[in-house]
Amino acid sequence: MLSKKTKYAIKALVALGKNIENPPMQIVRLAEQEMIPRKFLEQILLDLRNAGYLYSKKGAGGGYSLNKDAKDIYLVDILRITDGPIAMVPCASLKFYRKCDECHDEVTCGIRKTFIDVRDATLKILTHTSIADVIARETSDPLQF
Amino acid sequence: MLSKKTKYAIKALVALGKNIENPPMQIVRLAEQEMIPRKFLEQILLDLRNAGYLYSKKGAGGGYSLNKDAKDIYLVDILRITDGPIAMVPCASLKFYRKCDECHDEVTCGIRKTFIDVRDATLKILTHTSIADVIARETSDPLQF
DNA sequence: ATAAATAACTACTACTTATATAGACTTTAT
DNA sequence: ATAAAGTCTATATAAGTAGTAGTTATTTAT
Repeated sequence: MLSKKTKYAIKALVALGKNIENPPMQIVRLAEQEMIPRKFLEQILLDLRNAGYLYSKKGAGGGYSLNKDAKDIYLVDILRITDGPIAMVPCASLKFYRKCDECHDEVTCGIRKTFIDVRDATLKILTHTSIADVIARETSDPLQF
Repeated sequence: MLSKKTKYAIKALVALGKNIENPPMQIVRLAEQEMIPRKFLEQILLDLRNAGYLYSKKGAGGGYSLNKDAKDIYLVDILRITDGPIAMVPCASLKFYRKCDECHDEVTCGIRKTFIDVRDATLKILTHTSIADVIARETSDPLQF
């Protein structure tokens, strides 16, 4: 399951992606608008910023805005920042590989291949879905899906 | 990430699936052989039994064995018993549907469709991978994969 | 009939991770 | 100088996962 952190991150990015008129947007405003606990959101935005997805400005008139075009921010990248691995077992993870505790011999592990396939199928979707896509789906006629 | 419970469940089913010579197999033996905490395994086996996947017999000479052919026990079913939903968001779950806390309008939710796609891609694999497949992969030449 | 072997069931404890909060510090605009 | 923001680190709380304990029920062997 996606953590709340990830859901909040996506919501924040979507809100910032829509906020094209008058950036930057302050944490407090964003928190209120999206109903996210303020201090929790603060940490999440910081992570996204440190990963290069957000631009921030301190001081009066400061706030947050996207540091990339919404169409160049993919869900997979966000998930990896906030939740870590995409794979369901550490030994099948591309970016967060770890040996499974329970596994004595990875070479003959009967489930690894399956979960690598699951990971790849998941990646295929998440690497092609951007914040812009999410925004498009929010605002467009739901019947088209 | 898969829980240990799920990994232990798969290991137990695989072990029982291989144990065709002299069933039934006792919890204690299974726990030792697979290095699973005995009392924890006990609970897991009980769940699998109550879900119809295992047959059990009490008393001397009793123990556990598969209640179905290993080729008819699919990973997806095991995951659902031990970990619950396959989907990454509750609102995209087929068998454990729940409204997302953070979601105010599911119809215009921008991520739901994506995570339904992810779920379907995952299901496609997990509904076609059986305990028999896992056993086959364990014992066969790893290079074929 | 009794004892021994085994699973069934329930309750509880410990540990870990996720979620949320607090407060002091830094930068910028006016 | 002051106020308005973000930055950073530490801590508290809640929830979930993993594991343990003990008691009961059933079956088999003698």
